[in-house]
Amino acid sequence: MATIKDIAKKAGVSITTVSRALNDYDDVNAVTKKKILDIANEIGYVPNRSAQNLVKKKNNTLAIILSGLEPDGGKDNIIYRLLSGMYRYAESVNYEVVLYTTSSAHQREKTYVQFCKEHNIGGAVLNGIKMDDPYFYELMESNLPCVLIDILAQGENTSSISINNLEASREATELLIQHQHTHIGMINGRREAAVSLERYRGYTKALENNKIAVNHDYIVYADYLEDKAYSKTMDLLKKYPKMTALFCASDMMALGAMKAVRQLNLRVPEDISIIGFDNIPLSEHMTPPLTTVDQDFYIMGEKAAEQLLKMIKKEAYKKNIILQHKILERKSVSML
Amino acid sequence: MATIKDIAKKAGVSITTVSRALNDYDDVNAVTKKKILDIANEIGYVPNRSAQNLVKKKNNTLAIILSGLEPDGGKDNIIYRLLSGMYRYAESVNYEVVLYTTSSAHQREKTYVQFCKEHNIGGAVLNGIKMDDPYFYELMESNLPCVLIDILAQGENTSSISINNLEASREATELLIQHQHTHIGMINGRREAAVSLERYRGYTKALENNKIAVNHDYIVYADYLEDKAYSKTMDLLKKYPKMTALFCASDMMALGAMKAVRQLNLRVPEDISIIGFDNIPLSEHMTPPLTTVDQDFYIMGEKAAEQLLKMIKKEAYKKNIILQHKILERKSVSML
DNA sequence: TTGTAGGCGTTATCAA
DNA sequence: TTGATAACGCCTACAA
Repeated sequence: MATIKDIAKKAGVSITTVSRALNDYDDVNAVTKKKILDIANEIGYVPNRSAQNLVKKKNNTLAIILSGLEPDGGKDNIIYRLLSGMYRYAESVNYEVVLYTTSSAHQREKTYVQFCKEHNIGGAVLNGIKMDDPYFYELMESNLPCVLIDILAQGENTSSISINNLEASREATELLIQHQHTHIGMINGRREAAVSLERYRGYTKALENNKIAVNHDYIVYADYLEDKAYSKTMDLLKKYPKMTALFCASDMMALGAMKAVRQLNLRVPEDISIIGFDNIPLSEHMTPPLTTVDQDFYIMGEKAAEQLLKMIKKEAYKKNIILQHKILERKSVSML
Repeated sequence: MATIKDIAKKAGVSITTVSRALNDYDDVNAVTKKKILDIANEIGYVPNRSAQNLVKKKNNTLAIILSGLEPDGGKDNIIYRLLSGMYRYAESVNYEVVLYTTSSAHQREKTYVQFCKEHNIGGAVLNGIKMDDPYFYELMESNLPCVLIDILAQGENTSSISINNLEASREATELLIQHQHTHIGMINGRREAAVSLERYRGYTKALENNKIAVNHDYIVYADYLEDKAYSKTMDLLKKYPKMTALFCASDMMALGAMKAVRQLNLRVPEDISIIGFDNIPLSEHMTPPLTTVDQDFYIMGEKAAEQLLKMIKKEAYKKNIILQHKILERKSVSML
């Protein structure tokens, strides 16, 4: 592996000069510089990042921290889109992105903070982390710049990005109501998730706005899991035959719900109307195509990275970024 | 940021002893060790990876190199599954994974090799890289351990992993033939891709085995793109009304093909039978559910990482790993 | 069982 | 415009 020392020797100059030339300082003789650059090129010199990081304190790296990378996960394509948005922005400002994830299988002994500190990471984007994760708190305390996706920022060096989940859910539920539904169930996500609460609030708000009594037995939690949504929907529909519509807090759960409806020999949307959340690639291919709330995770990833960079550079930044959402009407909701 | 120096001072020992204690050497007094560990814990010591990497030469990091991370991509979930498989294995042996990608937008000036060398990366898994990529050649030459997905290994320090694409394609085509189809079109992927050639061969082999003449006008290339498959299928079906079946080299292309069939007021499978390739999450939700060739990218990712580790550790390894595939019969193929 | 000292590849400070 | 030299944080002979 070639080093600046090798270049120095070959060029007959000191390593200092080589370093300066390589870093494009202006206090190097143009001829010397060219010579050095040529040699570097010739012997295939590549700077050693570890050495650079050791002496400079930062290393132009962003982290994306995920709650897990499950073998059967990813069907919603959310992580992919988040990731590509982040990469896209990071690349444009010459930053790199590393991905860190805690597995549910091996309980990792290492915390997020440890990972970030070990690697001199400037800041992190967090997705899918539970607020009751013990490591989460530590991260918040660490004053490492963090952008939280779908959790409102609280700590010092944190900010957040999401759509207006309450509003979006209100609109979704409202759509059902506009179609004359009054017995509307909600398949919510993980009880502990901040978004779940927001979406619950939007749901109840819509009902209240329309003078429909909120029935808490109509609300179930399926942890954003397709299978769980399937079984919970089965229970719900069997128990409350009056129910004619379902608001699902994710498209993956809507998929499970649809399956349950079919299993019960009912039809979507003729018997049961369903509206989902996220607009995942799958949703337009469901039978029938799913009416849902669209949110753009690519842009979310991009903005998150942009935001993170502002925080790292101590520039002014908005504490909470709210992105646009939109209701996408397809075929899974019909008039009662 | 606390360093071993801080610990040493606090413990009243030399940094050497601290280093030894931290690295769990056995030539440290148990009492001393405990004291050091306690202090380290107390002041929240985290080792500096850059410093470690600088002195040790390797750094327990694997790279996964992708051809790109497109905003509208990822729908096939392949990268996600590859990634999670790799992470899963890497984690079990205490390795980290970094993701590197060349964007099509900004033409990155940095090569894969540069990236890997800069970061002291032990080895890389490559996916979706074109063989005519100029950087690809450089990587092969670099004698950095590489595992290629879906490209047969050629160089010194490279190996490959894939299913038997020829066989899988032959079986897929054979299935069509078993259903009495004789006018079978093929929607192939990128002309330059190694897999495309393999799949082409499997297709022709099946035809030949059954004494059906290969008609080269029946074969089109759609670069694994849904939209392109759509328009190519339109052309194909309009031009050759005798065609009754289509073998698509990816499920995403099958999706485009299905759309074209529908657009022409034909039905799948009554008028046109379709078989895909990959078994992406979407395929079972298509209308009708897609008959396809299943390959498990999670396992592929896992095996790739395992393989890479063997190469890095100079252990014996198989040059080409062939994984199992299987034909998944759903509803998109019917008897003529 | 412990400490001293040298070095990993760079950058940065100072002096020449 | 250049060159010594001292860091950066850690590991590892070698010596004690």
